[in-house]
Amino acid sequence: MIADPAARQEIPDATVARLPQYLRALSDLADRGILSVSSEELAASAGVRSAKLRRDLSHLGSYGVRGVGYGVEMLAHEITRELGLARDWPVAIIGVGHLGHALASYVDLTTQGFQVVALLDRDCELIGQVIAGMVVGSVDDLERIVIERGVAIGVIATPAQPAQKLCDRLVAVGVRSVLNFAPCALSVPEGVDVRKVDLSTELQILAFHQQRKSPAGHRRTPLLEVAP
Amino acid sequence: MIADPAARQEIPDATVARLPQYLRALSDLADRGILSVSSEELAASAGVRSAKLRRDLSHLGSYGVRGVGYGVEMLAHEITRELGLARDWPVAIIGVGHLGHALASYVDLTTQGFQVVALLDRDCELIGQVIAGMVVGSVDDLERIVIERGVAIGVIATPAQPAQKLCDRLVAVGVRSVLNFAPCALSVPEGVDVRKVDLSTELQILAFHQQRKSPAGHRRTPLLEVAP
DNA sequence: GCGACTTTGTGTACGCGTTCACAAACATCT
DNA sequence: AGATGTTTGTGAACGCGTACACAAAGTCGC
Repeated sequence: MIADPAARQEIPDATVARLPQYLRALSDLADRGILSVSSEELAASAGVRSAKLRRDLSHLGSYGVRGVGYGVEMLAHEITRELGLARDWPVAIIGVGHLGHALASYVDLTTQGFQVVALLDRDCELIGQVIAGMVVGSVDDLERIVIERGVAIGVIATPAQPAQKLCDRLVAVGVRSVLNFAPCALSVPEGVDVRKVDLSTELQILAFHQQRKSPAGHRRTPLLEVAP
Repeated sequence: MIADPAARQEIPDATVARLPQYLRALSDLADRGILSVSSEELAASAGVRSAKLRRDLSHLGSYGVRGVGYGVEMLAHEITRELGLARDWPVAIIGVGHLGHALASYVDLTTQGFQVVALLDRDCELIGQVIAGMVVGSVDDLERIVIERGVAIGVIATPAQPAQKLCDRLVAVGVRSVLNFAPCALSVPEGVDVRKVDLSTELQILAFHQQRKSPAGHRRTPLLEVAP
């Protein structure tokens, strides 16, 4: 019934999340002039098990050759196409503090399918300055700039307080992909994707495991949780 | 059976990853003077379903009151303790580019269980400068500084190339928790935790979903590229 | 004190992702 | 060409995490 010949089977989210790693590993191999790679080798480069890699790649199609491996160039091309990086996605960065500045200067982006087309901030001191070859615009002009420059992905690099309102404004003018660095949850309507990067959260997760590893001095487990 | 009286039941990784969000939501509620909160309300603040929240909290113990909800202060305290944030963890940031600078200036860290005790870089221009109230040290002194200041968590904010070697040096002097911002996979021995934050990866995942959302077909894929 | 209402904690079912293990498919050597 | 070795692609089993639905346990009003 769901016979949709054009659309191929859905690629699992977990697989999509790993495709960028594979792509990076393949790029490194290509730079070193390597033409072919086995699933074992590529998996080691990307930090996963070979079975997982093969399962992931099988969702894209059969691009390997049994007894040989995968063609580096070809596989990189296929992943690039699947991820939608064949073209350049216009990105707007909202908030040009230290973090926004770091993002704007991040070289990898421009070479890997993205182009920063707008830097916006609220601070009058920053507006008009040139950062990473781009003039910082006023956040007041967000709607106009987003529309004019066809922004597809919005990056929120502001404090938590204004984040939700800025996100709403982005969504209102058609942005359906948001990368959120502000330490707060964003609520968006159906059809809009938000991904969150949270430095504190990552550190806190590390702290949890570190605490469990500490050999000396954790003594406090009530251990009375049994009751009839 | 798996009767291990001293060790309490393991807290699932997925739950641990959400505890920081709950803690943040609870802090906001506490700031607004709210004393008690239901699972429904807290879940909404953190952006999850209430059933998931209750399941997560049940792993910590029974800190709620049926018919009432959870005590904000008490629950925040319990999560803080469970995450190991009761004390301050000494953090070293390796690489003081834009990103390292942003991390060093990140206020949330100091107020939430972490203290940046070292900033290290390779660049002679940076060494000696004061950033966020701290003198930048030389990466040559990494081992001495890490040991002297009791660094527990290392943050790698360098390009990909030197990342693995720096990670090895951190691990060699006892660091067992690493937060990696470099766009590469780090290999570490058993017992060392590495968490990775990758801006490119996140954007590429967004690009994938954005491509699938594009309503009218951008049909610029050749469909056929094989030559028999 | 007792019934009605609210909210937690959890038994249970389900779906997704990972891993194992192996047959199918290709290359190479004699 | 046939035997041998290598590597992919995948069926099947397992484990983890999520979602549903409800009993248990509390509060509140009278």
